[in-house]
Amino acid sequence: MPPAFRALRLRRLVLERLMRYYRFLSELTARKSVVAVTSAQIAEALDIDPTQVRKDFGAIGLQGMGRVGYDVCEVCSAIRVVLGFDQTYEAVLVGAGHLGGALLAYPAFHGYGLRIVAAFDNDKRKIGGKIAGCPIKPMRVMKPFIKSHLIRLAILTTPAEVSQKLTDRLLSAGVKAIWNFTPTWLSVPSDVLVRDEHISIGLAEIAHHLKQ
Amino acid sequence: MPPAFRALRLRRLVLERLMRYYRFLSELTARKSVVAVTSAQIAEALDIDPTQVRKDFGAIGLQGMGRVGYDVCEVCSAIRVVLGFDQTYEAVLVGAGHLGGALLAYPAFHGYGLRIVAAFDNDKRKIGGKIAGCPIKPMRVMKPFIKSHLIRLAILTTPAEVSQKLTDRLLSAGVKAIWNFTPTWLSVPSDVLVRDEHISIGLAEIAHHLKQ
DNA sequence: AATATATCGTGAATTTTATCTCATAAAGGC
DNA sequence: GCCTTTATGAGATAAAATTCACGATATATT
Repeated sequence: MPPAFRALRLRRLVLERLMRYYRFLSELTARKSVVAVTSAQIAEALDIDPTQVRKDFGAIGLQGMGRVGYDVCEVCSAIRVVLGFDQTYEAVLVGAGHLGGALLAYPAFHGYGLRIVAAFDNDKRKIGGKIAGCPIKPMRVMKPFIKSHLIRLAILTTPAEVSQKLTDRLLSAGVKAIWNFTPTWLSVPSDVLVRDEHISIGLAEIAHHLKQ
Repeated sequence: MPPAFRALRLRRLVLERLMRYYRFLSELTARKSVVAVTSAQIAEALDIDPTQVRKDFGAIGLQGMGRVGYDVCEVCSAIRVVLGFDQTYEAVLVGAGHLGGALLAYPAFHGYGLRIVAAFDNDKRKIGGKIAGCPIKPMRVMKPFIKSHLIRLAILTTPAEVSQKLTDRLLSAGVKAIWNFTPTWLSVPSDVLVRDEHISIGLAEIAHHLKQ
């Protein structure tokens, strides 16, 4: 495994935990007006070791107070900044099928700064229409659209057969991150991030468990 | 983190890699009639260390041949058995929204032994109809259906607010594994597996990368 | 048949990740 | 104001996962 990928994996576990802290604390503040939270409370709720929580918080520069814990708002905003949720990311979606439609309709994305501004598909019946308020455009205008709007993120929800071909087109248009929902391993330059969301991988764990 | 969860995490990484090997080798055989494959070839294609591949294969009892590599068919069928793809799992889907519909229409599941036999929803317009050939039934018949069909796996694609409540109902009906697509941490007994598929966690990695 | 070569298999070493322990500090009670 | 309680923070420790190194083995070549 090359160093770049190793460094990524290292960081990924932290990022994933940060996301869990963030969701938990957001819920917490939404319900009751909690000001402070301890690492033990978070650990208990998320089934994580308390030390781990403190280490993660320390890693993003958070400081707690003895006997009180951490300021909830402070933690939330620190995570928002570290994860980049304080900024807005315009993205395009490639492949407006069932899964694509589901993602377009996913309401939580707005809270994380993600805005899907256009979707591309080859299906003539979809082109010109909208899904969840997002316009569906023909594939052939994808590249100029991405270039003119300076889009850096693409969400890939096409059939697996065409995903590498479309990835190459996305790269040539200047995309710097691909959220890959197709069951394929994409080849990209090292400065481009591919986040794989292969749902069938989850099946491995499930099937194995059910088999006993 | 309790021992059970720790042991799970340990195993999970192996299971996920096994799934990747399986997909890669399936593709390989589909295209050209390759008989043998070396750990180095797999490692190269999947960006994994060759030793890791050999270790994983060894762990599931596979033996390679010096200078030749591994028999592709043998590897595939060993993985199928270990992951339980040689058996059929009947599952129910709870929450026939956008994401639920996307999963119902996902064709690859059949190849992994997963059969979604029914979906449950509260929307009267959907009840009685079908999505991708799967009948949509009212929530209130969920528990008796699961009990009478001895369903052990439920796929959860509901709004987050109701996911724990529905989980409790699923558990009382006898479900032993939950594939959780809702952005919630579910509380379940230790003999029940929850596989979380929180897509928003992927956003953390992406947003962080785009932020530079 | 002997040699060269490519690959597996495995135990050791390394790196990464998670947990334990305890000194330190802050808040609340007396 | 002093003592007790409770939580952080950091270094030590343990566990897990990955990579290295090398012997064993099977195939191809001469």
